[in-house]
Amino acid sequence: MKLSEAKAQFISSWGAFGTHWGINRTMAQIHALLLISPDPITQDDIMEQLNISRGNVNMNTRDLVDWGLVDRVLIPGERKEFFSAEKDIWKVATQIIKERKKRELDPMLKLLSQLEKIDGDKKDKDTKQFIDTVAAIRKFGGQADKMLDVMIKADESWFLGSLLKFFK
Amino acid sequence: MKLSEAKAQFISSWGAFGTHWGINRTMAQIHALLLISPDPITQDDIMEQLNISRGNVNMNTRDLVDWGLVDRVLIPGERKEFFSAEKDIWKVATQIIKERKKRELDPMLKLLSQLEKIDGDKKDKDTKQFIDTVAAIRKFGGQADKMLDVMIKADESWFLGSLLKFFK
DNA sequence: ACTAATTTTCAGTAAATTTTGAAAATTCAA
DNA sequence: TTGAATTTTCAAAATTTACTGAAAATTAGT
Repeated sequence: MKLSEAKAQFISSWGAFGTHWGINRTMAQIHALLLISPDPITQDDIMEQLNISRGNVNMNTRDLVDWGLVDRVLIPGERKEFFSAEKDIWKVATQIIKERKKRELDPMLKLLSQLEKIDGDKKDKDTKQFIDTVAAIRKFGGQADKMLDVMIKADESWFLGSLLKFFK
Repeated sequence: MKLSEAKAQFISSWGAFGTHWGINRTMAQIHALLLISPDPITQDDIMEQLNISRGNVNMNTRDLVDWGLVDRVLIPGERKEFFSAEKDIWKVATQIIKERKKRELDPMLKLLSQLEKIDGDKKDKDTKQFIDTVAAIRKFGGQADKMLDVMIKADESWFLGSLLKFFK
């Protein structure tokens, strides 16, 4: 397989993969392109490589920067703005976990703890099932939350090394 | 807050939550409804409670069954078919992890290992960056894969208990 | 301060996904 | 075996989400 072919394949698959994880296809493709680019590239480079509009590139690069996955880079002597992706995959994963936790898990846990406080007779079957379910999900979510906090703070080799050894 | 209000809130939020995880809104809502239903319910019950069409209920319950999150239940003396959700949240999470691993992670790892085999000069900057990136992602994915296997096999209390103690 | 290069915005359009509903298929009791 | 009850299918419609492109805003060199 040739490099150009493999690149296309990688970008396309990474895009499809992204859609299963709540990330839009184009954003994931831009991220993939940046991951395999040894040097920072411009909006125009991205437009050209992925055949998408300037507006689209602009919006999605902005999102990638907001997610902390991509940096704007200023190159001395260049008028244009360049983009560069964090290449350390552990940092990428950590950053994604951190953001999703903040954007999704934390608000969900907050909501669940409110829903537990409904007024109603616990002897009523429906009420009981509701409270039990919400409590169980909240408890589980709380544990996941703690676990993710540890992961976010942990150093790569220490964390994976220890975890794998622990479970061997 | 009243039970009916809390139920509506829970179903709606669970649906919104689902969309961030590549699950469609209705499927997640049906799942939520089943989670808080103490007894199995029918297609018609779901149609009525969520105000959606028969076809929609049918397709999404089928998907939920495929995902292993919901069971078809036969109630003696009843003509209609009933649905019931697995209520143990740990089992739900495990099942989701298992399915997503199978549907997404495993194929991605397979693809990555093929992409590493491109022919080209490793001294070329682009080629080197491509190979390095793909290799790093594959390595990371492989570790995640192993970790998830352990989680899937692990017993709830043992796993979470041990893990949390370990990281305390 | 002017102006050319570049980036950003966003209304309109296009594409993708989800939902409907009615017809077809299936099931099962009599 | 019939037919009423129930489930399934799927083409078309509705909805949601993503993309374009040109105008507006911003930036930076002279």
